[in-house]
Amino acid sequence: MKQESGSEIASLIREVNATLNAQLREAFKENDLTPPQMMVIFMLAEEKKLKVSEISTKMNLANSTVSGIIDRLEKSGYVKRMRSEVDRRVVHVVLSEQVEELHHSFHETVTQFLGTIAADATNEQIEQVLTGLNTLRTLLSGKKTKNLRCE
Amino acid sequence: MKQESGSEIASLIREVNATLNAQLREAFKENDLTPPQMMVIFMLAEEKKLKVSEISTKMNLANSTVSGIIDRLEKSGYVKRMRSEVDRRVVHVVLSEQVEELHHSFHETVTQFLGTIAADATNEQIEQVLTGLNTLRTLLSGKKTKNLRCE
DNA sequence: AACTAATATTTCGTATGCGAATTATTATAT
DNA sequence: ATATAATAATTCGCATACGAAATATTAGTT
Repeated sequence: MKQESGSEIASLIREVNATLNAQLREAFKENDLTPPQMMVIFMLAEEKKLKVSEISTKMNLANSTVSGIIDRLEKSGYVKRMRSEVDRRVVHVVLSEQVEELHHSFHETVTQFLGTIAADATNEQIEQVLTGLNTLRTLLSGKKTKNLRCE
Repeated sequence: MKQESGSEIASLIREVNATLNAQLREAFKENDLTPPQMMVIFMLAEEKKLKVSEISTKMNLANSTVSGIIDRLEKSGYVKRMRSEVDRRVVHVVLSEQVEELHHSFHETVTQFLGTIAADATNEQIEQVLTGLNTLRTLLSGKKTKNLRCE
């Protein structure tokens, strides 16, 4: 019974994640922004300045992945890289001047979208979702990975 | 308050999905199988024969994505493509002879892994997780996507 | 039967996403 | 002070992942 639960949980996670991404993609396609690109700008609108590694941590991504995302955001003029003067290993990412002026609108719009996830939900439903996800997170993080081999 | 929930939920989904994938990757790296490759073989061990589109539906992936996954599984000898005689548009995917013999071991091992997700959990926790995920799935699927534009 | 629409899959271009290796810089130890 | 370790970011190769377009085949229309 627990094994079936595992399979079901894995499948549900995949599905929910895919749906959320699809809706994000759809909602922001007019701005030519992909979901992770949108999240980076969203965070920069809040925090002004972030190290590449800080973005990686906040988004649960490898540094190499974020580096590529920043590459494309820089090429399309949304953000700028600024080498830190204090520690020259560090790269700070900031919104470019043009986007800087729109960051209020941006942050509002994204917040508005994220709000629609929970908009039709009762407080009890939101509670359910958050409780479930947090429980799962705890279960997964406590799990030590066992190497398996077939054959 | 609901808006913050949306942001939190999105972030949790990302995190949980990433963690689950990382553990799957880790658990099956000795077989040189990626998570989606592993899932395909797992399903074929159960169902014997699946159309490309059936795999896409079950895994919540685009046909084009699955086509590539099958390409690589075929190249490494795990599966074979078989053009249907009844409807020549259809491609059936089956386990190759070598893997066929191991499919019991395979299915067991995967089931075992998926079981470990829920192994340390109480029945109440599993209930919580499933309830939460199903609630979220319903909330997301009922959401009509509104196009948003910043600037 | 010929034309059109629908369906199944593949191909293509682009953007994630990862781990391993590399580069550049800073911190630490001897 | 120099060798070594640690840290931050990038580069590289590969495997997803998507949508749009192309291809092949079947179904439906007239």
